[in-house]
Amino acid sequence: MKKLRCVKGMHDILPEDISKWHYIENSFRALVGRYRYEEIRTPILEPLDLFIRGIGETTDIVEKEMYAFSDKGNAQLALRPEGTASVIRAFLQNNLDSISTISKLYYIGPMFRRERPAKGRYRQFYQAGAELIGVEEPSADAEIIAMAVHFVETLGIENVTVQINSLGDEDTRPRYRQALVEYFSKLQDNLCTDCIRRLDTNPLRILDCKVTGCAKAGAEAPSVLDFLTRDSSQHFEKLQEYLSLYNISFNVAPGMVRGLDYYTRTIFEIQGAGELLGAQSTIVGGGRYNGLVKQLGGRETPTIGFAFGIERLLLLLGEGANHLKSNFAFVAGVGNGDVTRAIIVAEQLRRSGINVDVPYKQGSLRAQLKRADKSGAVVAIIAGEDEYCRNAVTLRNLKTGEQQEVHLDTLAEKIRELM
RNA sequence: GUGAGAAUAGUUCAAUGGUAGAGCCCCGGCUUGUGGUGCCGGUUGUUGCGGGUUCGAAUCCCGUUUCUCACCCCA
Repeated sequence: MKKLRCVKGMHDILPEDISKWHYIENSFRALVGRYRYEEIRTPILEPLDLFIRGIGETTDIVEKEMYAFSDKGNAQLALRPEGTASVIRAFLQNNLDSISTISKLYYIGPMFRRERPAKGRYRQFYQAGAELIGVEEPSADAEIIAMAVHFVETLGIENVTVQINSLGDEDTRPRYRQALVEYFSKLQDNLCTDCIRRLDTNPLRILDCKVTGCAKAGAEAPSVLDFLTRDSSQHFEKLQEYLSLYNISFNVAPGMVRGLDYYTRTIFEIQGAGELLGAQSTIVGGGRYNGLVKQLGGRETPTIGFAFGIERLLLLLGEGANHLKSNFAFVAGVGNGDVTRAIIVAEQLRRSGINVDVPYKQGSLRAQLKRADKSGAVVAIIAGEDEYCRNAVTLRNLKTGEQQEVHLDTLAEKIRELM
């Protein structure tokens, strides 16, 4: 029979890696908790329309990457490709604004995009993110960026850069886009074929192109910052002052663009360096989306947030986080009634809060100790016929090989000393 | 959606047109109540799948599937 495998672009997270996932998730929860953000969990399946309206009909995500389908009742559904739209939907549906004018929410969970898989990119991948809803002031932008930066720092990931930019208000983007098209159209001979196509599809991306001709042309291109309104410009200035307050170094990257339509004013990315990430460099992305709540049927509500990809963090994390496995003991039974005796002793220890493995099947003591050693147990308890008559077992330290006979009453205590 | 590379034992990899092999892992023994190191022995394959060339194909050719990486775009 053909071997079953999981769906393309999806992956299993195995026990040997899970401690890193816990480490990342726990660190994230602890960090955003300190800023008083609270967790929200939303369904993975949402009405298709939520993402079309929220993310934008012409974005790559909606146009060609969405897992969209109709169910047996003919409802149009989609697996969520990102977290923000769902959080805002839940915010509106549950009238969270009636509880407080400011909502601070975070989420962790799987997202789905039907792309061609590559290093650091999956069709089901995990994101964790935070949203600060209801604050217009640049202090909110700064807090969001600071949390993201501090989080990456907490994990011990180095060599990252913070890129920030402002896309201005709703009217800025079309005017700027127009200006870029006019500018690059005159220089078409210098552009690569990709960028000539981008002239139609996404002229902002030309600024990101690494081909020398394009980079040269891009250097003289008009800057989005010159198209900002006075308010947006001041907002951006103020943000940079706040970031200094948080002690965060950053680059202003006027060429940076983001893939979702809903962004206004501040956008930012944290990028990792080196080959660990493959062709991917963005590990955290975020920005402000003042129009989104209204777009989804609420009243105009300023909002800013970020999300990061857990798999990408994992690529940068290395082996650092794998020390979290908890120690455990192994009970071996010997002599008449060996397995039953092992189970009785094991169960007594578990009730005292110790993690214990048992051999399940009869075997020589040698075989049992071998198994104990391979499984990584720190101590072995030999529940032998002889010592059990004295209400005792043999406690063996598997690191040093030292062993002693211990009475059952003090066994748990002695084991704790060794673990 | 486009392009490139890969696919042989559970795993890592050999075998350059002539009998499919090794290390590791696993299991057993040396050691009947003492693991790790050592020694001895053992299990394991439609060479991804389908076709073609050939006396003969893991090897050459065509197709196909899957994986990986890159483009596009993004976390």
